[in-house]
Amino acid sequence: MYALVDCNNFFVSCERAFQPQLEGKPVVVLSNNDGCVVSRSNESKAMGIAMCTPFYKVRHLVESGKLYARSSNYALYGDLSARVMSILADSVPRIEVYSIDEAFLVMDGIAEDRTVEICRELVARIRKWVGIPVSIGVAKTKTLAKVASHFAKKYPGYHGVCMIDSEEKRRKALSLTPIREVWGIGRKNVVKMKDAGISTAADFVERPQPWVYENFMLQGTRTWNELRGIPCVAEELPDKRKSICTSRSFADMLSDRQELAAKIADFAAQCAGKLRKEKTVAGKVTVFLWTNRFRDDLEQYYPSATICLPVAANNTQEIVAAAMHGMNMVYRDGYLYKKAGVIVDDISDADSVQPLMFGFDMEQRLRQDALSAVMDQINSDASLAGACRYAHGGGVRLASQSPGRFADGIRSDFRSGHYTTDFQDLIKVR
DNA sequence: TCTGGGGTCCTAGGACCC
DNA sequence: TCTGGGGTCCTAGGACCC
Repeated sequence: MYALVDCNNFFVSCERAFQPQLEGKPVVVLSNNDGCVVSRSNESKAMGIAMCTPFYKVRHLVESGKLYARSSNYALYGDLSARVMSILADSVPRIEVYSIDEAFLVMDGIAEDRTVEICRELVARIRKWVGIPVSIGVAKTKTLAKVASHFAKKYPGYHGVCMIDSEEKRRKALSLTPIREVWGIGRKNVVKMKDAGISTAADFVERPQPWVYENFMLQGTRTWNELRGIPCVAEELPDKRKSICTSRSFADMLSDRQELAAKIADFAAQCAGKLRKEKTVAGKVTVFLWTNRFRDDLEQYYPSATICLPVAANNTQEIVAAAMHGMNMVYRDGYLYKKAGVIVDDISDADSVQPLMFGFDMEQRLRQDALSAVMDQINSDASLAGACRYAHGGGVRLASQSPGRFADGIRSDFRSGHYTTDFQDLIKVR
């Protein structure tokens, strides 16, 4: 059996954990740049605020005191997520962390008649120790566990845990589940399903397999099997990422080449840092620029350029240099850029790099790697990094990067404290 | 008019997820 | 005025090969 543990309204719950005055109130958490609503409390859902609503459409509710907004605070959410995951990991033989707020527990070796009881204990423990409410769905496949978790979340009678452990329950659950709520059925396929007369998960599983394959191919057939109780979704989730992306929207559109180049350098440096942290290297660096797609009155331009490195790297200098090259290839004067980013691809283990390449300057590579290592060391040392941060606003970095903090030029008007990771913020709470 | 057949590999783009 | 960010997987189709 799989148990899916899903944190309820996760970002909102994290904010509430340190601001109990938000309990019982309609709260939303906004995306980067305060752009959209990305997490809603039950109260704000009840007000009819949809996921991904642009913030400007509900700003008046915040200003009139009917809604509470917070800017996203990933340092806080990441830290609370790690605490939840560590409680889960200590409680069952194996867990697969699926996202910042979800994990699958593999319930091997746990008696089925004790499963619900064990899960209820977990719900209580996470609530008590971390302050985060969670729901748990249990079933034979991951897709059915997702279905079960929806019921656990929706109906208080389940006390946070719903288990689908019989044919009868499975059928009942599927007939009550709209097809759009099924894991793996997205917007496009919902339209196709509707056209084919399918509105619930039960309607879908009744269709013959050849028909499913013909219309929804491999992915659809997997979902179909999973809903019938036959596991098809891969067991192991890869532990290392295959691509890493750092991108941001800007509060104000940028047109200046130097300013944009400095942002690109920042994004590239972030990517390089993430690679080093995972002990991986990338063979490709992609730069992309976006104009403002919502401004019909402005010329649009969405270029991208990919640079292949001669030998995969993870030092800041090389990744930034490649990104600068890409930037120079695609940048055009006269456009107003709203968003930009850097993607590193073709990722492999750092210790598997093959340096024996004719004409490649290995000495230089070693010097650059050493420099990045020293920069990481300085930036992670509390006292040194503190001194740099206060002196310059963002630690040690390349001269091509922006002079200020990474987040400069990105809107975040409602940010709460970094309660669990910043001592000063913790003091404020106390 | 007619102009092979069969493979593999790579990439871009689409769909989906949270 | 104001509209997020970061991933994965699959597929079609092009390039290339013999």
